[in-house]
Amino acid sequence: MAIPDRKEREWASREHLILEHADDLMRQHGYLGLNLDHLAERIEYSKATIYNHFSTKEDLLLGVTNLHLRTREELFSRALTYEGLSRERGLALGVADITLAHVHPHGFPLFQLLQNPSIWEKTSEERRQRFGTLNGTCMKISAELIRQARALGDIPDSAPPDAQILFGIISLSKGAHLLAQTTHTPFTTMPGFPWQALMANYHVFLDGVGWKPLHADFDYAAAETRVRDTLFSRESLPTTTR
Amino acid sequence: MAIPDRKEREWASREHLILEHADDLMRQHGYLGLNLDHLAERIEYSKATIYNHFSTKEDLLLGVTNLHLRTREELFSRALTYEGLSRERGLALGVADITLAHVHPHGFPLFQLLQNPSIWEKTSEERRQRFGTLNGTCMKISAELIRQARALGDIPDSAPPDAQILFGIISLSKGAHLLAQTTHTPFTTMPGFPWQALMANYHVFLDGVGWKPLHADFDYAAAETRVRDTLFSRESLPTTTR
DNA sequence: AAACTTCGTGACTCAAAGTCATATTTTAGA
DNA sequence: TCTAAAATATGACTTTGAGTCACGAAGTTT
Repeated sequence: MAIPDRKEREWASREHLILEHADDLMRQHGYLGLNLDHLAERIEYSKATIYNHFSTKEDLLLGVTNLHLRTREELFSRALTYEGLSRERGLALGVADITLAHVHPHGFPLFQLLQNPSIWEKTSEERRQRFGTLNGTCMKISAELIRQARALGDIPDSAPPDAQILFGIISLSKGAHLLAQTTHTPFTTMPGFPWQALMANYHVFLDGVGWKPLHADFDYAAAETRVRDTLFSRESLPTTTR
Repeated sequence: MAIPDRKEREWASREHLILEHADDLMRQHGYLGLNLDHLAERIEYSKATIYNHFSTKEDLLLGVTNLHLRTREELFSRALTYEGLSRERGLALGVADITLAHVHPHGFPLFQLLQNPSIWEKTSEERRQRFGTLNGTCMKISAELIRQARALGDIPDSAPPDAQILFGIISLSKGAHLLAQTTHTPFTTMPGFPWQALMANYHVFLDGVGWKPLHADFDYAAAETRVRDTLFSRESLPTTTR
């Protein structure tokens, strides 16, 4: 029996090589500007080799996005471990999301393209599965926090169902990312656009939910600074509180 | 002097013909599935004629989106005329948005593709202007309502700035549309997904803002029914209140 | 060392966006 | 009514880039 392990590692590392360079090229030229001939040249393998790993260009896009999702999962997990009030942990998740937007600003446009049915269709089942798992984990982390808060009595019984609260928070986030990406919104001149405003809107929404302590009863600006220092000091930290 | 008017009308009507058929084809196959050779065949003009009207395929996409924005503008204007409390008019705007999602469910994916920088870049300056105007009008209608509510004292002075409130509402809407479009979210099984949940979240957010009367103090379900009957009975009306 | 499997690749095909010189129609002037 | 000029429709073309495949090299098994 041979050493199939080494082969497997070589395969994985080549796939990683492709993904890293594809990511880098898309950062510069966007998905539509990514040329597979150029990518092949850059990684010093032929285009056909790329197609040994990925069924279509769209599948490659999904591969890159899954890489980003791994990072997201990592940051989200870290946020959930934050010691403090339940709503502070919610804040930490928000900070994680915004931090990611700074580390990989090109990540959202790619993610967003994937949502388009005609692109999604062309991806491989295998990688869709992986996407579902990774994305599901991130969702579950957030859902878990809401469950905790409810159990602790920080979210009143009169509040909407957990799923709807989660839906609202994710909507606020995705919507802000969408608007952040466009250069032609009236919002670009708004002070605090987009991340400080998003943070503020998280608080408006959570106050609406009744998640205690309410914004007026707690120094969340200080809490946010502490979260950044404690959890995300390694990642370059944008300040949204000023 | 000849009749340049007729020529102009012919030109406009041909442009409309192109846009209508492009819209129809994209409804069926999406933007990426739209083939300009097929479109040319269908309208019984050559492809080059299409390029007399639109500089690129992306420009054509923007043309179709502008058509949809006209409808949006129309419905939003109608919503703003609604007689009632300021927050009821806000509700009417929300209903308008959701109604549009039912009339043109394919509109958002197209809009969303346009947000991608590498697509936006390839559109013509002329049509970008038009987009800015149309989109700006819709924004201004919403902004105007918030201003009114503030003036009436329905929004407390302690609430966040108008622009931030608007940003929050738009974020909620865009985010929900984004999630509504994907078949692979955990949310698809949530009761009331997506429009009823969006409506509920509008109320959570507006309660957070402090926009009176609060959800607990008013029968907004009844108000919503009345809005639908009064303003949007012509458009096929989805029920979100049940 | 022969048979067999795995994997990389150059050279191809194919689809579709975009261009342009030419033909055709329309308008303006006499 | 005829002619010159302007506008515009189009068939045939170019170009770009995604995706395929037969073949050969390298490695594995018996």
